[in-house]
Amino acid sequence: MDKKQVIKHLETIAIYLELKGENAFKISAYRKAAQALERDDRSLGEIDDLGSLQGVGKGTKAVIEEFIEQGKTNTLNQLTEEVPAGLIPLLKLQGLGGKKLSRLYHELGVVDEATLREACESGQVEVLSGFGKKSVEKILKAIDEYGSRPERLPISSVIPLYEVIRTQLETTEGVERYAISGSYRRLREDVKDLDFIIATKNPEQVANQLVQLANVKEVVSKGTTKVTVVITGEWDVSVDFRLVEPDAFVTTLHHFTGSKDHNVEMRRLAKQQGYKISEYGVEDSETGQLHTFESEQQFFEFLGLDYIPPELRETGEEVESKIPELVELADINGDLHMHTTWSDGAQSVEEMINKSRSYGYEIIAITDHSKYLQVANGLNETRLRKQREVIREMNEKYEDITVLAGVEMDILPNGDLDFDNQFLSEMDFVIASIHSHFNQSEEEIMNRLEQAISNPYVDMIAHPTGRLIGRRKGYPVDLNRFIDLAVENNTIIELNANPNRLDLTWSWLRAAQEKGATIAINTDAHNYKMLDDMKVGVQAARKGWIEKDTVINTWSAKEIQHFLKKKKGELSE
DNA sequence: GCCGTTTTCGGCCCGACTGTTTTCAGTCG
Repeated sequence: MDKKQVIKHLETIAIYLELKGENAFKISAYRKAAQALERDDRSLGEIDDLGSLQGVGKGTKAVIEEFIEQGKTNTLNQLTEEVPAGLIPLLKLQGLGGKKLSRLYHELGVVDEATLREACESGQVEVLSGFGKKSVEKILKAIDEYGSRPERLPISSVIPLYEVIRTQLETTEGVERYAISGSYRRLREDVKDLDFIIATKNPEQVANQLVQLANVKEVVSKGTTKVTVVITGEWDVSVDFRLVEPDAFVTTLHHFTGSKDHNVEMRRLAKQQGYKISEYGVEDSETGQLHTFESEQQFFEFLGLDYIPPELRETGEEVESKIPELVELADINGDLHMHTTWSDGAQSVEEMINKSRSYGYEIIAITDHSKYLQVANGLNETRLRKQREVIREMNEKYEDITVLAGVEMDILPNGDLDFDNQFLSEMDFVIASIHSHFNQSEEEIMNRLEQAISNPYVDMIAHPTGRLIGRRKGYPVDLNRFIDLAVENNTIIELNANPNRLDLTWSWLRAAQEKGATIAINTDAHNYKMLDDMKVGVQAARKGWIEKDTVINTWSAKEIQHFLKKKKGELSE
């Protein structure tokens, strides 16, 4: 029994209560209890008294204990008898919340999508008080649209759209300031829509231009405070623009950056201090005076807080936590994973070096695929030795950058490595990674990873879980054990900066840092453009509360080489 | 159901929008 299961159980109870039409505060009490567990660093076993957690009281404590003991609870059992399970997915339909759904169930016997559609089409819904013709239209439209697009889109699929809109906003007349907000700004791995905040003194002028942005398929709403459009591309993406007075820009940006939990915490804290936060500013509850700000820094400072970077604004725990000095893009001094035309990359060794120099990097590793990966034109020992010659020449030619002769070596299905130790000892930098047999058991996968991690010539494990956000789950890894092994063996853990991967993910990065792991943020670039993914990678690291010193590619070339030598045991302590 | 530097009752984050009403509930972010 782990904490995640308990949290899920409590949240399920909340959903059922919602549908049953229970008191809203009772519902949120279950959600708060779940959150309290999530926010606590300790595992279930380490928490002596559940009741001591803020948000867990007599009732929820009993439920949690029952669940731990029995694996089920009377509370939920009873609820599932009272509320049809088919209602739950209907909560996802736009415009339908717990209360309306509950009425549809109790008064019309709606229990699932089919009965809901039937009730709408037969005219039963529109005569219900509180519903009308428009509600029915909206519900039917929501049913039709549901599932035509994934509920949330992987961040990688909306980054290009963001860039396109950003460019257009630069030249939109009447825009004084603008910024992206929402889960995109917090760098969630997937997002539902894009939210832009625009400061303007002339909202009508701006709104008129917004509805004419490139590829607008539908104008959902157009007012002087908000414009919503659907833009077509790979997917249809809903884009909100909030038009605000310049004075309110910062508090509106904060408000719509969220997360919801973060905002709740901020407001609770402000209230304690005698203030009321809204998107328009911070209001003194007594005098009614409204404070506005030039920057988010000032806003947080006003409430006596350190600046909280958007990436950290998730659970609300960040509000009263000490905020560490997070790694920044400017700290990055190198990139230790990239490919060239020798395997499946688009650019030559020298081209990748030159591009890396333009980023001001002091050190990079050229790491083409190894021979096992034939589809990627993987290199055998002979070709790697040849490539090493080229790299040696490059190191002579360019004095401002150190180029490590590396390899991204496959970990074979049986746990063997693609090269023997004798050969590996010739390499400057050895990455090991899994590219095959993703469907093995956790035991088999862990055996493969362990063989690699514990090999003294393996410096780093790349994209540890192999996942592709929204597309592929990855192979089963016991990440706690993986991190422990990496720490024990001084093996670097990669944060793969490719926005399709972001692997290891932020929550586990945080755990890795706490256990003392060394992390590298690498682009795994297969062409020029992908070297730019470092930006996203750094943001993902920040989301995992990662500090500069944890990240090996913020170190100097000398320090990195020292680390690598020490790992191979060439240097004594 | 939870909680207390307005403490055992009475509140629990805030505001816009929509669609339904004729002053407001529900939903959403």
